[in-house]
Amino acid sequence: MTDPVARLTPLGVAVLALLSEGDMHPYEMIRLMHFRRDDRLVTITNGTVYHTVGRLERAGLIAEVGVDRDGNRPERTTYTQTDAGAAAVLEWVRRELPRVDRPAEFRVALAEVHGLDRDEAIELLHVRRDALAASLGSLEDGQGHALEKGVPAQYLIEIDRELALLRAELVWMDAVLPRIADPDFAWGPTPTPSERYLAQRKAARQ
Amino acid sequence: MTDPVARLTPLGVAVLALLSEGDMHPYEMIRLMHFRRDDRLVTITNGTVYHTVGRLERAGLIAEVGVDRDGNRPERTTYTQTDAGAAAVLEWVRRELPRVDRPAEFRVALAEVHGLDRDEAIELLHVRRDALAASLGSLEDGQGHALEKGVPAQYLIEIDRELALLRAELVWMDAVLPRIADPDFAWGPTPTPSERYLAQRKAARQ
DNA sequence: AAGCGTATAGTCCACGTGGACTAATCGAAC
DNA sequence: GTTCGATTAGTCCACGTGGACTATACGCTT
Repeated sequence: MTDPVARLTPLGVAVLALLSEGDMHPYEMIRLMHFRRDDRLVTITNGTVYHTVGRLERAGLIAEVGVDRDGNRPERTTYTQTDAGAAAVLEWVRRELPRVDRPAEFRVALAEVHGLDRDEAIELLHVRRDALAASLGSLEDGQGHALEKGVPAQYLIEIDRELALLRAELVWMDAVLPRIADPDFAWGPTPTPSERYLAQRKAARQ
Repeated sequence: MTDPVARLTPLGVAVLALLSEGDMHPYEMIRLMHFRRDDRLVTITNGTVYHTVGRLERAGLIAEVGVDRDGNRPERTTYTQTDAGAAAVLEWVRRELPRVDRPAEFRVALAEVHGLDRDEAIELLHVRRDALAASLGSLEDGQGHALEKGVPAQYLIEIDRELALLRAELVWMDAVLPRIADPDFAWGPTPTPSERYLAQRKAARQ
């Protein structure tokens, strides 16, 4: 019931993801998330971020590491990610990645999919791909029935758009799954700069 | 500040839209919305629907028309749409239709676009089309900068999907706008069954 | 006729959201 | 040198959400 993973919000996952890159205080998270345009994925306001940080701490997913002070500025509480926090993000991604309802959650999960093993990511995305195909089918059925019943087309514009976007997403998935599966597609921990340099040279030769 | 249109939620709009088809009690709205799969667009639970109906009434957008009782079942309060309610839906659609942030609101607005004049709908959708193109451009820039800086592709999967969906939506818009503008595309109040019959014969001849 | 599941109709409440607000400090212009 | 705006850092609260819960009635089985 009080499973901490189930209670994670998209913003909570984003905060945990930030802290996996290093300790930080809430205000710095807000600036960094805005700089990275994370507000594409979650709405970032002071209210929610501070509140979310408080919840994550009470859940034991992050912990205070000290109150520091810069000049005469207000003191800032810095947080760090706990082992439970790191595990919770991965578990949350595993839960949300295959789902086709909850598009907002899926986008955040996809943005954090790099934390999973390549094989696991592919498998979960494949489940989602099939679920997408199924919901496309049922939406097509719904459109067909509506047209048969003589529902005027002006009432079906939103369904038409939904069909177009579903088909586009299927096309994208069928393109991206083989791409990820390709061993040439980088996966795993971020390469060091020198590894990145070698990878670039390799890519340039081809 | 306390503009009733600004305070409308997607579910509120959906409720108002239902009431434009006839008076109804909340429980019937819930059943009808589930039957029509309106839960694709808004989450429908008892809690939110009853609460939303209460808010709409306090805002003067709907009004009680009587408490009726069916057999020995609990009594039901039936609501009707006020003129202010009908106007509020249209105003809300005008506000949300051109926006590219808030995808959930846009879907509901698109589902109710049939209430607007054809020309107005086209104009608002055109504004959105251009805004979509602009945000596609800036996302492409963001992707370009990330690739230049050597960010590994595994971290850019979500952006890749977003680009694919944005492009698909632009394609859809560029197809649907001329379609709507075509005088052969039905618009305005729902045709009567006989008009619908004539339209079907006309369509069949072509 | 007793039991049981489902449909009907609605209430209640814990919680997350996000906008408004506070307050101090720094830099720049006048 | 003081006024003004922007930045830093965080608090507060009204409100909407959605899941849990209540209670009666209907229909079906045993």
